[in-house]
Amino acid sequence: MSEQDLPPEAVEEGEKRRVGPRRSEASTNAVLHAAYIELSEHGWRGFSVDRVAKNARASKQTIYRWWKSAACLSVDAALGRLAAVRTPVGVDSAPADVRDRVAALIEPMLLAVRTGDGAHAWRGALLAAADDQDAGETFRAWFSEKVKIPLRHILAEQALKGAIRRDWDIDLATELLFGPIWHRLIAMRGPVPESYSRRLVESVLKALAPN
Amino acid sequence: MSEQDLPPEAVEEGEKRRVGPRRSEASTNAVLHAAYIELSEHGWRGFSVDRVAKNARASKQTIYRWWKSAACLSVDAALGRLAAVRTPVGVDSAPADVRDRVAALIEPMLLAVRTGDGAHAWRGALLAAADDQDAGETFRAWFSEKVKIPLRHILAEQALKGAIRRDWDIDLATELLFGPIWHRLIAMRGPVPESYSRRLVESVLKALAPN
Amino acid sequence: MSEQDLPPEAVEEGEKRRVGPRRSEASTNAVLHAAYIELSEHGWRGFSVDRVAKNARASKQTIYRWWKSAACLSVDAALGRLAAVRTPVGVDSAPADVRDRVAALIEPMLLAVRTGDGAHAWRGALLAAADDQDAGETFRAWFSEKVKIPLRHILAEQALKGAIRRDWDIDLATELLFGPIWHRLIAMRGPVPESYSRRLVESVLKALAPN
Amino acid sequence: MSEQDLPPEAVEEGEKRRVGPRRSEASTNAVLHAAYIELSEHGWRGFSVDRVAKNARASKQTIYRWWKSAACLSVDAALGRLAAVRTPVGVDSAPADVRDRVAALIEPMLLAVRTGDGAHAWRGALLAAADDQDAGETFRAWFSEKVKIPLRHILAEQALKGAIRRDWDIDLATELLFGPIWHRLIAMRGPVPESYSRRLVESVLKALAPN
DNA sequence: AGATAAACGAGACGGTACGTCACGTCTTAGG
DNA sequence: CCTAAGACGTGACGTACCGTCTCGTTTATCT
Repeated sequence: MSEQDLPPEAVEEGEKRRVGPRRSEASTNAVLHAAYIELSEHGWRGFSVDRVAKNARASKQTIYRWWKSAACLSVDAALGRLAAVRTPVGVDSAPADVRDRVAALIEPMLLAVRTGDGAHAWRGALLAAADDQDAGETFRAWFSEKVKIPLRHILAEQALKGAIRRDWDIDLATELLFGPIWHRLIAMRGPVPESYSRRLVESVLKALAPN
Repeated sequence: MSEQDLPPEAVEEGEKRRVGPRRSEASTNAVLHAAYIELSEHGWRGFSVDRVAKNARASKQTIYRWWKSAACLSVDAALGRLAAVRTPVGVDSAPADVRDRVAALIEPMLLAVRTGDGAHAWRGALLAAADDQDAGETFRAWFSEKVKIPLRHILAEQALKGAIRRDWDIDLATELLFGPIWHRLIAMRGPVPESYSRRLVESVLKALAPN
Repeated sequence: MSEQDLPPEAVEEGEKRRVGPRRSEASTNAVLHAAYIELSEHGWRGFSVDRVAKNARASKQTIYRWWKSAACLSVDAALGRLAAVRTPVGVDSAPADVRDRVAALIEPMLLAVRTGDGAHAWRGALLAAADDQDAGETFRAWFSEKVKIPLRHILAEQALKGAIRRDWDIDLATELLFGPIWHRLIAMRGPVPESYSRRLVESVLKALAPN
Repeated sequence: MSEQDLPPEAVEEGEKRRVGPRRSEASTNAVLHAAYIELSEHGWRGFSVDRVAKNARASKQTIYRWWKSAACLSVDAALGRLAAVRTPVGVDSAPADVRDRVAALIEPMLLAVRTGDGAHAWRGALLAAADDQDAGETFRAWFSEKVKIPLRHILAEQALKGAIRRDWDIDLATELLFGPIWHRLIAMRGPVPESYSRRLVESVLKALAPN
């Protein structure tokens, strides 16, 4: 529950007790931080593992030992930043307004994107996830766990109450909720104002309303 | 009116009559075609101008002479494919159903994406547009002309008739309409069935309905 | 006799009367001048026909029409400069001292090399002549006519007078006379002082002396 | 004492113990060999680092890591060939005839030039040394060590014995000795017969004789 | 005077090579 | 056995030149 999400490679359960030193936490953090900076400064296509290694004072060997590819590293670096700002309030038990509960699903990312170079870095990471098979799966796993499943719970509950149409589709719902963010952020390079979250959630819920 | 959109460089009106050879149309087409194939086979990060040049039997100098960067070439290559399937019926004068008129804005891309390697190629081109400043502007210019402005006309008309809420926002509207496609296509790598268009348009119009 | 040496292409005798404009003298001169500058600024390996064309405001076509290669152009450009400073006094009839007559064979080049960027330009031209078959023949033809044959006359005369050994060898003689210049100029990049000519000639004549 | 001359980079004394792999000897040799072949086949202006890399199965990066430029590589490749044929007998202590001792200074190069494609390769290397600042210095350093200094010893000794003039000049002497070779080899592209060495040395010594 | 033809400037073209950067793998020495 | 350092073969980058070609203009001679 309080287990670290990243790096997931470090917690492979079948791992028999090994001799010698374990994975260096300092090195891992330095690499992730350098990768985040690299993404925000050079974008996805300009992302250089050499540069990350140099800036993190790590060897390339170390990077390739723990991450499958530059894309996986990029996604890890960005998702790691979300851990801090995640879900200040319990998602699945709170009796709060449905609007707030849905908004809580997108808020962490919107927040991350508004801080510092977040927009550039996140754009890079999402491009990496789109461009690369493995990184895409990491991203989709995260997305499923943190967005899709919680949203399904919320919507199922609302459907029972008759607040949304009975033939609701979780795919279309997530697309309506998340797609616009991506479009604005990635393609249009536009700002994401504070009010955006509220209006977006309202629109999505309306689209899903009965009749 | 029936003027070609690409290459835009060829129709600069201010260009005084030049001496010497003109831009080779054969070469241009070969490069665009090879770039499209390259995108679909190697994605955006794996896109190699060397390979495009070799496959198009063109020189790299020729490519860089007419396109600012690999990203610009990628976007051109993908957008060029849309020209063929565009707007079989007049968009702004047809008295057709509003659903059909909105659907006509997204259909060309959905169609392009469903044919052959379209999904891979388009994914690459959109990543290029997101990754690169110049390519992004080309894409956004196309998007504005072909999607945003027509949609604005349609929605303004609907607003007058009271069919959509009075405080409609063109940005949110385009995001709701286009974002989900992108999300499904690019991030989720999912298929885009025939029925998708209808359900998406319906949802968007519902989200924009009054009250 | 007073016929121009350059461009030799212009005086092909078999040329039947042609229609249209003749070779442009202005263009020829501009190209030769630009080539000379180019050699002195970029050396032989850095010699660029494109740059010569641009600086001479000539088209590359024009250059390739009149010169077989960059090397031939380089040699022409350097040899052309010698025409001006050549042999103010008749070589083969003057009753002057033999030392002066031999010195007169090397003086023009030494002079050319001491003026302005002459050393750099000449180095380039000689490298071109050494590197390229055709340019080498042009150079060797010039060398034979301007140095070897006159030297042979002088030495034959001296041999008759008993001033040099009877089994003198024109090849060794030219090599002893010209090689040191080249060595100093090209390989050692050293200066060629005023006194050099006299000491060199003296040494060569001594090497050829009887016994 | 028996230390290798090339690569000089490998023996920098100030180099503190480094971590990581060392310079690959196999790669170095392959590159030098390929460069020698390249010179003999394409001359100096046609020298292609790409081709050398390909033929040596080495990367261009590796070449540029250890050599400053194509010219430096060329000079190294040619000089490396001399190491094998050098000075079978001690130069400065042998009581041999002065003619033989002087001849020994030029023999290695003459020998190298007569074997296989030696003439072409050496021509290329000498042009490289003439064309390029850095390569020229490498060549001149070699020349000074292997030719000029030994010659100075010999001549000083001869001067003491009164066999050559008292005001002998080491520069003029080396030029008289080496220049003719270069002239014949490089500029005239002529052969260098066995007897050449003897006649050349004799001429030079005669030029330096007293009176 | 008009037609013909050659030379010219400009510059696009398919190529080759440049020198640099990045990839992912491998080698060494140190902790 | 992990780590930093970094050399290695591979290959792409974006630029510069190569020598050929295609334009449209200008100039000289021949009908």
